[in-house]
Amino acid sequence: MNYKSQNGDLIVNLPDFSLSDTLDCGQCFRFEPLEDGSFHGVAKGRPLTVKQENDNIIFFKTSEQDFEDVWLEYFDLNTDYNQIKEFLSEDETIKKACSYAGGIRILKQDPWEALCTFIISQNNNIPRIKGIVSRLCENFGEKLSCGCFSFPPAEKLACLYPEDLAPLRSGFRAKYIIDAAQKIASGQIDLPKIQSMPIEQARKLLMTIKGVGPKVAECSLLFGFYKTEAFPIDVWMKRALTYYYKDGFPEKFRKYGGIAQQYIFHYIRTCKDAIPDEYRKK
DNA sequence: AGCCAGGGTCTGC
DNA sequence: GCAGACCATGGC
Repeated sequence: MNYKSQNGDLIVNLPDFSLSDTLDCGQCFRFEPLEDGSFHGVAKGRPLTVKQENDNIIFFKTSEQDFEDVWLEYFDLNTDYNQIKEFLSEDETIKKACSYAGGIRILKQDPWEALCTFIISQNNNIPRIKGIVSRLCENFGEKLSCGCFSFPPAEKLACLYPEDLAPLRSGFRAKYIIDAAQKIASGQIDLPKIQSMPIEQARKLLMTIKGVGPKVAECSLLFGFYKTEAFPIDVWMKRALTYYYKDGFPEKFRKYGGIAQQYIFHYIRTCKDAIPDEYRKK
């Protein structure tokens, strides 16, 4: 991976990366495609417009400083995914998923934002999750220079009541969002501590939040804390497990199970040939 | 109209 | 420990 500045933009040469798959595979909910093929969104309180042209990723109006301080880490660009993919491809199913969706990287999202958005994700679909998250930011985030909004900190939501979240139309999830915000803002759950905690302990602690069960906890750990062994199982992964892994997901690949899971998740959701139709229902 | 969505809680056995 | 009702909302 190498990069250079050009006319105020930052250009990264990065083979085997898919920007659209990475931003649109259901791991984050804050980037939207624009008409020219680029994506616009906000992460870590900063707006970004970014576009892929062949093997180049163009970070518009981004200095080397900003790139190195923020986006290099956010897009996990210092990790050698080829090595991981090579290891995971010893498994035939993951190999297939890799060749289809291997351009995905696990984004290093803000822990609070990942936790909160995956609380919203429960029993919900991705387009509507995006809508609710967007309204959450518009109503309670800070307006940025681009006219878009940052993700509201837990402290901002901790003092609200469920009815205050009515504009989000998040339904029964409103009370969960507020309970999470209160536990984070009060320090009852210390997010930086979770980062360095044994994963089993982190799971249990996260699940003391109302609305956080096993699946949301795993998503939080994988996408908000970069725990690559976290393995979220939703309805799609259940289908994959019953079809491909009748004896369970192989222990050998657990270390990178979360990354494999993301390849498989994107593969079976969007590739019509991945699993037979009868496995798509129930 | 009914089913489904990156599920979880609560109740009853 | 486990099944089943229920939970809001919107797209198909």
